[in-house]
Amino acid sequence: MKEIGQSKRDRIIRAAIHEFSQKGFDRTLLDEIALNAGVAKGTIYLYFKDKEDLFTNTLLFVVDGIVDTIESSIKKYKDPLKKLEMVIREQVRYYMANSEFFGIFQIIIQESFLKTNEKLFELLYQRKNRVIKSIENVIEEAKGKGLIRKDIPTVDIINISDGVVISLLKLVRMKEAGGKYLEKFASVKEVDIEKRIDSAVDMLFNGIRVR
Amino acid sequence: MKEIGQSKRDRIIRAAIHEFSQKGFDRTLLDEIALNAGVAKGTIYLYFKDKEDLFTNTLLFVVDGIVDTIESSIKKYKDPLKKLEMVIREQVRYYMANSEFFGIFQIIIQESFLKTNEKLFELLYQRKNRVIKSIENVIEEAKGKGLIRKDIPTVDIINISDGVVISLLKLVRMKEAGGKYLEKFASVKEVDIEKRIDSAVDMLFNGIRVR
Amino acid sequence: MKEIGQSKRDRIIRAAIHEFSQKGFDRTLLDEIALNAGVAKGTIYLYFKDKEDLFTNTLLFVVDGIVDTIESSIKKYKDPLKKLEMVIREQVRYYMANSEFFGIFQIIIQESFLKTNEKLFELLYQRKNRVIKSIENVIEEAKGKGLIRKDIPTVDIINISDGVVISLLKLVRMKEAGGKYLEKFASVKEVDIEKRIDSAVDMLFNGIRVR
Amino acid sequence: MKEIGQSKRDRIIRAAIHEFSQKGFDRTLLDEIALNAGVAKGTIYLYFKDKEDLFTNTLLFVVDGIVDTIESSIKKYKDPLKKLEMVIREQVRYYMANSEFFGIFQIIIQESFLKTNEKLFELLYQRKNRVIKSIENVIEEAKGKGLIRKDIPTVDIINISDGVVISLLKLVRMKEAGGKYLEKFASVKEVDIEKRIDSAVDMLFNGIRVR
DNA sequence: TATGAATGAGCTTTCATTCAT
DNA sequence: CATGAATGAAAGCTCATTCAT
Repeated sequence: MKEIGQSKRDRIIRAAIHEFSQKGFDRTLLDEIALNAGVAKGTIYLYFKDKEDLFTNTLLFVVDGIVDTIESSIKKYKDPLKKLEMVIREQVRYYMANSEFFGIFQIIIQESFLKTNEKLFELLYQRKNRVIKSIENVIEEAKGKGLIRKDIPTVDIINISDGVVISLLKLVRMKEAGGKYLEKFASVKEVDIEKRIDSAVDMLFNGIRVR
Repeated sequence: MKEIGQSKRDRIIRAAIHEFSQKGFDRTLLDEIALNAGVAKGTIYLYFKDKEDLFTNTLLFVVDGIVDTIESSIKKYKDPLKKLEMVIREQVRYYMANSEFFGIFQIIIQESFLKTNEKLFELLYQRKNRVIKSIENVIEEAKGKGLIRKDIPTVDIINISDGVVISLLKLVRMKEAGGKYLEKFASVKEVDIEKRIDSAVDMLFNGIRVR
Repeated sequence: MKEIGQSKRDRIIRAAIHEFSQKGFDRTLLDEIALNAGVAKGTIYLYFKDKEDLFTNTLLFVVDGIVDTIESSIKKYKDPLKKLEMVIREQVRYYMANSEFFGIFQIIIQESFLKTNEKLFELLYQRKNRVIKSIENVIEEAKGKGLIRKDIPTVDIINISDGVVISLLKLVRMKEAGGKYLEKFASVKEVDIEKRIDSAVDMLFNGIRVR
Repeated sequence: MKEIGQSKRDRIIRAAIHEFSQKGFDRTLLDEIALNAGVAKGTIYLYFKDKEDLFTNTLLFVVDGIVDTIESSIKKYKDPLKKLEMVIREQVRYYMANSEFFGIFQIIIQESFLKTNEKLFELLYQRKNRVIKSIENVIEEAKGKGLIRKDIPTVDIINISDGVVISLLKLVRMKEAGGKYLEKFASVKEVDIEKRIDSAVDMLFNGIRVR
């Protein structure tokens, strides 16, 4: 289990991502995390105050990765529409590259859980807020350049973009989970995610209606 | 606590919706459900095999309501685009009218939890599949009538529609949760959900791009 | 283990006295108390909030017995000096009759422990205060009747009386503990406690000095 | 924290007195002792076999101080009654000068704890026995000189003297602990310990009864 | 000698489930 | 059918002790 070159803290975080992602907070056992991290149970408490603290740090670890992904997507491109497309595409790619993070993502969007943890809520809010502000700027810029319809409130565009990402991630998740899901829920055997992103961005930009 | 005219089983299900919705499976106590339902703890076991069985039945109770909502939306209108719009709108309205069901919905979309429960997974699949088939028919009909672009695979349209609903529900949830969320995550004090649905459907149909 | 005619709560308190008395708070295991009480571990938590609550109730149970003993001694006799003598004698007798309570008594006098438990401290204070007031009245009465020297502050008399009781209880304890203690600490094989009380009261009343 | 001129072993013992005195055996953490002593936790194990061994040595360190105090009091005076008075007075003064040792003293008198530690019991016995023998000699001498009543067994006098010391120490402890205790348990704001010792010795020698 | 990171046995507490009434 | 007191397995957390450096 022990991988050389990683600090114990890192190994614990990695194992925690794996466990929390699959089982959520309550069903994850510290015994299991310790086992997967190759440390003794007590060692976890050298690095984290308690289970909740470990959970908080695990979530932030993943969230910071997504935030970086989004922000660098915005910086990398000039065209505001391209920025918007890439924000969606890179988020999906990030999760494809880090499929372990899926469950964590789902925990994050299930905000009901987080309501009880004021501190974590605040920390996540800070990140989310920063990202939303960035995307807002992109949309405003696009509107200014006459690329995006001014009659739709920016907040609605941000919101639907979020929905688009979520729907794509559900698809990625099915792909990860394998045959059973794909057949049952998507009625297909194989999914080309990049093509699905193409479609989704196309719909977001141009709509589904014939003109 | 006891509401007259409801069977004990109904009262338990109602209380279970309330509790599971707020606290999720693990943090919900059967003690609490029994208390809210006005029955003894042991009584729960007369109607449900165990906590998981109660949970399954609770979920299906809610899901069946949504399925009915969607299907009756489809039947009520003639125009396929109107059908599509109303499928989205009525889902959102359903949750607005049954805000208790929110947490349940979030549990359902957090499929990670459900993976461990083969039977529940199967039961939810049956419902979801039936609904997807219905919407598929609507979209195919719309394509046939030249109302919806044929170059976008039906499955992608279904998928993005799902994402649109989720994004709207997140908004409704914020509205329900009140000030803190709205201000922090939506940067507004008051949200007119029907107008947000208008925007969302507009974007889905016509896209955000200026032409 | 199960004795008929006692409620479960009583059986738990009894077992708790036994355990806390021998091992103190920290070394007492709830497993052991449950075993001795003939109940399951969880049952303890039906009657007591937690270990500390059980401890508090156990202490008060014993203390209330002593308080009753002291107060009834005061009521039973007319002569203030006899009252004073009997307060000492009956306390010692009480512990002889309830040797299980010894450890508890020692925990009570080791007030350092109690400092951390504000609530218990307060509850014990109320009892102690009531007893002290009663003894104060006895002493004042004796002074008024010219039986006790007025040149010694009442508080000092109360205090030394307490010391006399403690010294006698240490003796009783040795007797209970058996041979090893007696031989080593009292250099005797057998101790007649009533005679030791006679001596102690004699010394308290008349002093050790020859006149 | 590190005080120059003390060996590590000394520093550990000092810190141990502080901790054990305040928190007792079980609640004292070796982490805390190491911190206060300015050494690493592992270092404690270079000087002491385990926590119990450290505790034993800590207790003996304090006890030896009291034994020395008592024995030098006996040697310093000629008059046997003065010896007896000073044995009491110097013990109280010793604790006043070393208030850190209070908790330790209370642990020692709470012999229940010590029953489990055969070796510590034996070591304490040796010291106590020596002191008792010394005081016995003083009392016998006083009886021989017609200063102390021969009708009271020596062992009873030793015993009650011990009780007198304990009652005085409880008072000193209250004084140390400050306002709350004094007001509640002694109904005074300020205590002059030397005067209390005067009273106590007076009562021990002359009794409280009017003649 | 000295360190302090790491260990894991052992404890309290919770709560789904059972069953005598 | 209905009850709720009783159960005990299971989990988080602590801290004395060890040992590689």
